Amino acid sequence: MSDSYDPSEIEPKWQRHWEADGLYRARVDWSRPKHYALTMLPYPSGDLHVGHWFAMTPSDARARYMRMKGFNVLFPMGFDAFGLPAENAAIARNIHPQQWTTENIERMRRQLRTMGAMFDWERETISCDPCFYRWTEWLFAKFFDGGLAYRGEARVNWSPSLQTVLANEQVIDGKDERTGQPVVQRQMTQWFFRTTRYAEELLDFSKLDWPDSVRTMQSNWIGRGEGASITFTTEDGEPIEIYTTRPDTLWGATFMVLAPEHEQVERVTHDEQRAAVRAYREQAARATEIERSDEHREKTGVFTGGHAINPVNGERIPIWISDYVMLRYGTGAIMAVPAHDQRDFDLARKFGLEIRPVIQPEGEALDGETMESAYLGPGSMRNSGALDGTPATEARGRANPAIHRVIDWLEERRIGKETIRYRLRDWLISRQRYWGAPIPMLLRGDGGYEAVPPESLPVLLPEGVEFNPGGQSPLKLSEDFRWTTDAAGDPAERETDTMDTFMCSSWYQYRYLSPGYTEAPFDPEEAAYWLPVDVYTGGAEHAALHLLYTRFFTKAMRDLGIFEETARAMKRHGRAPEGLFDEPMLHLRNQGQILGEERRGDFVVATGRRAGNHLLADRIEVIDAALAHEHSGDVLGEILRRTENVLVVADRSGQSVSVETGPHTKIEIPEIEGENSVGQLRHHLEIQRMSKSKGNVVSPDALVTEYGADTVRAYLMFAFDWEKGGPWDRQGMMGVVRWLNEVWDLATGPAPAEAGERDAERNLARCVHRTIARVSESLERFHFNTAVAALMSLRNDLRGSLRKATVGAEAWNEALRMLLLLMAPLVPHIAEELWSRRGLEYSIHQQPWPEADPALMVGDTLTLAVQVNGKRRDEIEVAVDADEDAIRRAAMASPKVQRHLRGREPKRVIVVPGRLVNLIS
RNA sequence: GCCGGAGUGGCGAAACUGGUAUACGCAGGGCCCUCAAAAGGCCCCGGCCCUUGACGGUCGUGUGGGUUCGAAUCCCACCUCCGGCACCA
Repeated sequence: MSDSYDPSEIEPKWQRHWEADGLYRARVDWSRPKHYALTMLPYPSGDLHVGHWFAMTPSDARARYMRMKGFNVLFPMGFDAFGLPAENAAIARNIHPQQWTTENIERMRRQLRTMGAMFDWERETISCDPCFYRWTEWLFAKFFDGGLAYRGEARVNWSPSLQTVLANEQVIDGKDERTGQPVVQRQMTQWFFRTTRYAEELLDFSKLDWPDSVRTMQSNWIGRGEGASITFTTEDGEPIEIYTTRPDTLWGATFMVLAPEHEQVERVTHDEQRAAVRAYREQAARATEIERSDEHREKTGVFTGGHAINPVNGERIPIWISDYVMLRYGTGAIMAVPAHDQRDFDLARKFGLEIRPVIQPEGEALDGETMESAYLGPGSMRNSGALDGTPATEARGRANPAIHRVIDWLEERRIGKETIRYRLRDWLISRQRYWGAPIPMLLRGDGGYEAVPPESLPVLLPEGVEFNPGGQSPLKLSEDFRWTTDAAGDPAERETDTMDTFMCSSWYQYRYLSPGYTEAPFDPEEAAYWLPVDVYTGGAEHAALHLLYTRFFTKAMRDLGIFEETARAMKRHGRAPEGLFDEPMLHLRNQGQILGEERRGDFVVATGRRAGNHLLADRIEVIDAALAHEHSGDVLGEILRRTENVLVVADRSGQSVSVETGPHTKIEIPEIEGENSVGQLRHHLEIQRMSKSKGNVVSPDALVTEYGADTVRAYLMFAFDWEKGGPWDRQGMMGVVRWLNEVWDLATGPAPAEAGERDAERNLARCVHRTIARVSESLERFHFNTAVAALMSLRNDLRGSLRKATVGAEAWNEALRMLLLLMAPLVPHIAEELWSRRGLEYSIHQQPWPEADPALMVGDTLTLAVQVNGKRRDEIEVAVDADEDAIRRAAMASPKVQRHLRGREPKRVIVVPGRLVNLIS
């Protein structure tokens, strides 16, 4: 019983034991409260990263805590297995994406198991599995039938060299991230989901406990704007609709601007301007989105020759086109009010257009001729006919009295109407790729689209296809796949685009409920019990896209009646379904990111031929930086970077010198025996994201081999603020190693033989119960670091009381039992092993969580700080139930207090129960 | 530029809702054990001042103000860093 702690022996043993017992199988049990804990499913990229451990093991600890608190916990795991890397790997290595993905999943599944997490593997789902994507397709078809999916035009990033569409993330500075070839914008017809239909509801977070940052990010993304749409008229009497959030400045509109792509441009343009307009439109079409949105770029634009009538005052104003007006927002046409909009101002100044102020600030006269920038502040309306004098504030929408009055005025005259616009765009879900769920749509001979009927799903990805780097999606080339028949039996063409992988992650939380279910996406009986997700954890990088899409999905599914069966099942079990399908996840917490560890580069002295900031080295030696003064050479300093055979060294002169090595350069690294090479020189690593190319990746597998899973789990929880993350630091690990070793020794060592002293035992129980309270609260709030800290403190208390030998066996055993229970969620293997060695009933993970007893948490006396005029001067010991008067007398009795009072009576005494007493003189 | 979040010892960090700032740990220093090393044990560890030492004093949570008996915490202004958005009419 006294052998030492060996995680490599106990961890696999308990993992096998738990699995064989089905300890973490989550089964519907209406007699117990449920808790659905979900952590974002990983992409099977190959190897598990410390980031996965940092995200998942604390989530696991909390799920385990909830389980011990009496909840029936579902904590599933799966793989988000469709996506581009698999297809790229297929192209690069000529293996099928399925094979690449399957191999990666197998490896990652093994690695995931070493965490010792309570994943219910029988609920595992893999999004590229036909029994999963059948339902992704089914949902698409439902959305189509429900009017939520439609065909629309969109500009996409088209790579002419690859003949394919690229995702935004693949385009850097207008070039293909991988090949460096230019990317152009191309208009294509594709499938969209009507996310905008839910814009207003998506802005409502009242049912959610989500971080503020995510809520504001989503709100900004949706970008609600209150304003008015107003119809202007061309000289030919053709209406042009504009949208503005500043209808109060309508009388200051001195020209109009249309987006270059606006469909009315052609008709508005006069012949003498036609050539200039055409040239401008072509140039705008060629420019990439990034070039167009470069803020520092000077405004450009062209006059069309046409004019429009401003409906509020009948004025005739010129119509321009400019690329700062975008087709996709509003109506793609604006009224330009240069006096009160900086962009309009810039264009007006450049081309000498009139600037007419219509909002007059108090005590200051604006002059369009001399203004240096647009005026955006408050004032009152002027030059605005009947509405002159109306006060204008800086508020947006109807909250601004000027806007409020103008909208009413416009509506009365039927010139315009109040309009709410959103920045949010509909979700483009088409991808011209192979490795995704096929879009289950057929193009009929008559040009109409119909969904593949449910009984014909899934539309399977064809197997024997060829992947060639220059080609289109292999689906387009697969004739067998492409040609089929429609519902009427006539020839039809299959859609060859596949779906965005965000589709899969928008509903996977429902598939976990019943991964093998064949009647529907999920089994209503399971869903009735488990839904909605109670706690969702994952990275903050998904704040805007994934988390918005999955909210949209749930709302759309609700409105399409997909939860109706579930609602009926709920009612049968006495659970009220109202409002339970409005949001997918009630509680969201984001963890931070683990960054690479900072490392000093080797300190070197180099000699050779120097020319300016360049040295052709004959000899490079690694030396101790502290002894640098003993060395001399042409360059002396730390290696900052190394690219192939060129080193960048921070020379003592303060300059960075590039040191080039050749085949004859002699390299000496005292720590490494034998002949040394450039590759062995270590360069400085900054704190930044881990990546293979930077050489700063920390492998969880290696850490588990060296320290054990429990130690890695506990260290990740202890060393960082979970919601913040931070740079990895290998040294800190030792604190956790010592903690677990000492707990091991305490729990396997002999219990005290002597009878205990009452006070000492009482004191130990107080420590235990305070720890229960602290750990519970910490886990409740996702503060894993303080949970570990509290348990380390309890270890210190136990050590102290063992040394003093003042505690009897019974009290000692009880304290240890509590310690193990509190440790169980964080470090499940060692807790189980010690629990078993102490002869307690299997499994520790099925024990109830201990309750802190408030009566045991306080002693007979307590220590109060004594302040004089707010400064701490002494402390006093008083009975727990001492009244204010007694506390005051005790405080006054202190000589230190007397000295600071200098004999005066305090004018006022403030007693904060249990904390301090403050004497004001 | 706009919107979020954060600045606390040498380092990671703690401090519930305004109530003893720096818990817990790392690193560092001193001592003990040991033939020695590893491991381990005990003690010290924010700055400055007074002092042989102790007792003590004083400053101190990015900066400057404010509210309060009392501020890391609340308010105002500013600085820095991180994240997001970015010509959105």
